[in-house]
Amino acid sequence: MSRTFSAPHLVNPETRNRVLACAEDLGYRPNRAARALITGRTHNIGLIIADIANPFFPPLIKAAESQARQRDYHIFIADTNEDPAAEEDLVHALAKQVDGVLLCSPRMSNSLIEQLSREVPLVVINRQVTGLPAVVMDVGQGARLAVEHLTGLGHRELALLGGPRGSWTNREIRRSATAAARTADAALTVLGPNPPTEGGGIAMAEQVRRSGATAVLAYNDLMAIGLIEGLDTLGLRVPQDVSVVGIDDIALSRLTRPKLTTVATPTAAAGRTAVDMLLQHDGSFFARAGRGGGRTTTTDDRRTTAQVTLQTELVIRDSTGVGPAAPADRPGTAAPADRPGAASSADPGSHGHADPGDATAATPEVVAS
Amino acid sequence: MSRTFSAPHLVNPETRNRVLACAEDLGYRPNRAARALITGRTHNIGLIIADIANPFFPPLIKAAESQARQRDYHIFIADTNEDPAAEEDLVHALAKQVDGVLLCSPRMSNSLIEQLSREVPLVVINRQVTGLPAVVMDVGQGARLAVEHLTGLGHRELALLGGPRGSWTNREIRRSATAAARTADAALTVLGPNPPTEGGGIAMAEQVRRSGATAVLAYNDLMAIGLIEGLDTLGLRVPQDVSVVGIDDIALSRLTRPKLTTVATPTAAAGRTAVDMLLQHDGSFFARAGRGGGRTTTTDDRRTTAQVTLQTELVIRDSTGVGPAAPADRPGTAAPADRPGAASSADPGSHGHADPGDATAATPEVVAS
DNA sequence: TTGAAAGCGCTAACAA
DNA sequence: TTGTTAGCGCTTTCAA
Repeated sequence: MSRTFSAPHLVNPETRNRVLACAEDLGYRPNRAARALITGRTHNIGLIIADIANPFFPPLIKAAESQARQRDYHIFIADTNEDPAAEEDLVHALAKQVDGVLLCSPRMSNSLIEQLSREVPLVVINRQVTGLPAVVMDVGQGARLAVEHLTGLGHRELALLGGPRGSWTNREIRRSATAAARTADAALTVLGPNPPTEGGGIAMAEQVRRSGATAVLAYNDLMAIGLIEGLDTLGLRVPQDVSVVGIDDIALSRLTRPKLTTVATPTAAAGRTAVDMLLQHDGSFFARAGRGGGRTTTTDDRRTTAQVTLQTELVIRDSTGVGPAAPADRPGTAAPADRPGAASSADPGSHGHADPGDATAATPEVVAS
Repeated sequence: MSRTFSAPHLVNPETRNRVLACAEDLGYRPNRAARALITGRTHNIGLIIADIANPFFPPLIKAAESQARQRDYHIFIADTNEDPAAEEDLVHALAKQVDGVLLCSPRMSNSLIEQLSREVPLVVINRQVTGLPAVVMDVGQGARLAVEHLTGLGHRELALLGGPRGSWTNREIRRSATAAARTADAALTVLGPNPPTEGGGIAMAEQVRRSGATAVLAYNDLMAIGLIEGLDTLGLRVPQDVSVVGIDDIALSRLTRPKLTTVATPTAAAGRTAVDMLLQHDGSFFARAGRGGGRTTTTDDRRTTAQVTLQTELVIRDSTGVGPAAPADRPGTAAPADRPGAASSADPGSHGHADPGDATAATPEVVAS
């Protein structure tokens, strides 16, 4: 009696118990795929990721999986290797097996995404596509905080280590960093595009030196760490000679020497939120006709395609120090212990905070001498 | 005409083309779930992971996904948060939706795993269960190489930072390290069990110091990195005062200062191999009756339950240096540049190698002065 | 070589 | 409240 599972309240408690007991005995478990065939709801979600091995993604994947399972959904994962063609194939291949797809793929064109969204409900992560639900992290705000932190420390010559061409995130960072530098009356040189990897950072060390910048904001932590390594090879010390700020706050950032000052993006929250948005939409707007007339994806035009923006935070660690134009009442020798922490009132614009998740760290994140 | 897709050779080329053209027009794609209902093969694989965010796993996940997709399979991913109960639930929940499950879960009991394997084909990773296909990395061999490397450098007092209780990997490492230390006539103190995290390493720094060991092998890189951090806080320098070796060679290991000497485990190869083993078994031994008599999992007793062991390698970087009993013809001051690299003939037992995957690194992995 | 029909495990609609 | 039936999209068998 299938009703015991699908509509338990409509069944006589006694009958239900008998069925349940029997099912227990036989080890019976409903076949979700068969159920999906008629209900049109698979209870599966697709998660398409540009590069699983990029340390930025695992926390997002973990959070999405956890949230999905809590709502009785399973996650299909797929890695596109940053290849847009693979992304499209994947969406097609998964379409019939999932109730929706979370798309974390910077490379695909907006128009293609819109087209795919007619085949299967989509939530895009870290980019914005008109008419589609999206969850983005406010890297623009983060970049602004980073620039304000650096100019507040007395840096006047900044560089931005750009990420890959065509990345939504990269555009946001660039736009916002440029604006913030202008406001603070500092110069900002944009270097790039670059591959968003450690190697990309290492390779740019020489150009950073030539640019004359005393402070650098990198597209992500991996590049920042690579840059620090490259600068080290050139004999430039961080933060004494050059300050470096990353973006993402991957786990790695607090394990390098010096510990990286970086813009923390809430990746876990993004994963959870994306799942919630998908399921919310799936429940109301994208419901499929279970029977009669085949599979109809009702893409209601009045749907509220919420675009959630998650806040970012500046985490100040050890890779940033005072610059040449530091206020006179501070020591000019950019020794790490001398630099003002963002938590001090002297630097109101930075919104910095000691990293709360680092209870085991041996040294405090923000050193206010 | 479904035959066009399932048995193209049995169909008139002209008809086939007409069907194909039509399908193209309509954007038709076969529904794999419906197909699975009758064929009994879902073309899905479950991948159950203890902790996705642990940097050890993403390369494995990525490789497994890539290999699976190449063979036209999709991957369900699930994170158990190191919780054995979750592992069992997950296997049950996924059983009907997959053709097999890759189990990367150190916590479950052997008997439970055997029981679950009657419900769905299983391949276990990094442990051995009699009668079940498994792919393990030879951490025993790796631990031996590490101990030989350390004793070759003149260390006589070693410590082993153990991992979690009940871990198969942990037992292997312990067994092998103990044997290797005995052979080399060195003392080895086992400290633990510990959580396999950075925090676990930090917390043990004090005990390591008290143990008097001049060289430490850690259960994994995360712990090794934590230990280095903890030792640093205590004023002990690595490798000058204490040598530290990790296990896994996670990406992070070459980005810390000092770069970590570690036992590289072939995680990507493990992911690929596990998929191959599952599909091989699935094709021959675990084929399900498609029709008549319901779903019968033919668990042939004569099945070849191959247990593949993948070799590990010692990667010598900067966290190991000469110890107190170093041969007289070498400088006794354990400055990094002075220590003999494994590549030198003076240290035949270590099998060390310069890391091949690190083409962009600014400094060579093995410094032979 | 092709069409027709049965049925995989399940749910939804309709009767009883 | 429960039994019965049709049919989700597909493959497989059997006839034509």
